[in-house]
Amino acid sequence: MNHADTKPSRRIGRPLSFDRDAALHQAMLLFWRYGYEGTSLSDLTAAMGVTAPSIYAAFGDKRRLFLEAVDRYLSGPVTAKSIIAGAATAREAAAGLLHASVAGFTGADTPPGCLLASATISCSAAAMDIQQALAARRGGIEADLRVRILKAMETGELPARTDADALAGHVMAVIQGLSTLARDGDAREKLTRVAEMAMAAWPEAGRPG
Amino acid sequence: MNHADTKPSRRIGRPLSFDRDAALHQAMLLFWRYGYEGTSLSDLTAAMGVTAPSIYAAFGDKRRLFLEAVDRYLSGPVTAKSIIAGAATAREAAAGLLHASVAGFTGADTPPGCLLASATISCSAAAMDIQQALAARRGGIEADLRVRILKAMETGELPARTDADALAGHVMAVIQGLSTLARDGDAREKLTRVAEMAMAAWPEAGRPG
DNA sequence: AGGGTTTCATATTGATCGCTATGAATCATG
DNA sequence: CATGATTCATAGCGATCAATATGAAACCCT
Repeated sequence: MNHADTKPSRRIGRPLSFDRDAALHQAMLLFWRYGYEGTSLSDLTAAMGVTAPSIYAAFGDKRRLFLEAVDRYLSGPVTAKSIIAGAATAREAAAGLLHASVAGFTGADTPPGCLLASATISCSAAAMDIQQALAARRGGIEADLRVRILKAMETGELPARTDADALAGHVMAVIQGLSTLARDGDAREKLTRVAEMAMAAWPEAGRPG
Repeated sequence: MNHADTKPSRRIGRPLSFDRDAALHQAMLLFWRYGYEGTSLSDLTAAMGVTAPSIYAAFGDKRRLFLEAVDRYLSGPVTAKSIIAGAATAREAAAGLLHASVAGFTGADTPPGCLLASATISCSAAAMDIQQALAARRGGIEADLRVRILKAMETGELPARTDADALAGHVMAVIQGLSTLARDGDAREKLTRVAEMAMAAWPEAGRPG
C-alpha cells in the first residue's frame, strides 16, 4: 500500500505520467486560495493536469490529498518549530514567528494569507474532522511557543508573573489576524508594522540575564 | 417591490405563515457557524422551518439572505461604531472593541467566533463578491478605529508619532484572531486575558491631557 | 514477441447543489 | 359565496459535487 516507497527503484507496470510532487504543489496552491470545500475536484484536475482517477490512485481521496497538501505547506525549510528552536530568546521566537508569517502570507508566487488559518475557518458539518485537524496544528504551534515562554520565565528572560497562555495566545491571534489582513489586500509593509506593533505588548525583562 | 413596507397594514392575499425575523435569525446562526458556502439551502429550510420557495419569496436568493443575515449580525444594540463613538478615549475604544468581541465570540446561545471573520475567509471563486462584501465591512470598522486614533493624536491622548495604521490594524488582527481561538475552543476567560495582553501594546500617553 | 502489472483517458455513477414551475390553500373584498 | 391576490407545499429542474467502472495503453520481465 506504500505509494511512496523508500527505494526509488523502477517499478513494474506503466509509469506515472505526471510529477507527483508538482501536482501536489498545485493542489496546495488551490487549497491555499480557495480552502478545502471551496476547491472542487474539477478545479484540482484542471490545475494539476491530472485526471480524477489518477488523483485518486495517487493520493487517495480529496480529504487525504488536502491533508497531504497541509503537510507540504507546513514542511518548508523554515517551520514554526525551527523558528522557536533557533531563537535565542522567547521574544525572538515570537518576533520570528510574526515576521515569518508576514513574509509567508504576502509571497508574490503564493496566495495571500495562511493556508492553515483560512482553509477551514468555516465549513459544512461534513468537514468538521478536517477543521479539527487544522485546529490541532494551530494549537500545536501555540503550545510550542508557550513552552518556550515558560522556559524564558525560568531563566529570567521573562518575569515570573508572566501570563504564558495569554502571551502565546496573543501571538497566535495576531498571526491569524495577519492572515485575514493579507487576504483583504493589505501590503507586506503594513503587515510588518502591525507585527512590530504586536511585539510592543511583549513584557519587559525579568531579572537581568 | 418593497417586501417590508413601513406601514404594517394588513395586506391582501394569504398571510405569511412564518415569522420573517425569527427565520432570519435562524439563518444568521447557521451562516455564523458554517459560513456562506458551508450552509446549504436544505440546511436553511430545516432550521428556519420554511420551505425553499418561501425563502426565495421572502429574501430573494441565498446571496441576499446571507447579506441580510450579516446586516442583522452587525445591527445589534452595541455596534463597532457605537463602541467607538461612546468611548472617552481611543484606548477605551480599542479596549471596548476587544472585550465586546470576546463577549460576542463566546456567547452561550450563539456559535463560537465571529460571523464577519469566518463566514467567507475561504470560499470558491464563485463567492468572491460575498467575500469582498465582508472585507469591506471589516475595513470599515478598522477605518473608524483609525479615525478615532488620529483624533486622539491631535488631542494629545496619543503621541504624534503614533502609527495609526498599525495600531488600528493590530486591534483588528487581534479581533480576527480571537475569533479563530474561540472557534478552536478556547474559553472566554482565556480570550479576555489575550485581549488584555493585546492592550499592553497600546502606546503611552502623549502630552498630558 | 507475449504475459503480467500498473496507469491511462473516457464516460458515468448517485447525491446534492441552488433554484423554480405548478397548482392547491388562505386571506380581503364585493 | 365568488373573485382576485398572495403564499403554501410538492415535486422537479439543470448543474455540479466527489468518486468510480471500464477497457485500452505503456511499461518490465521472460
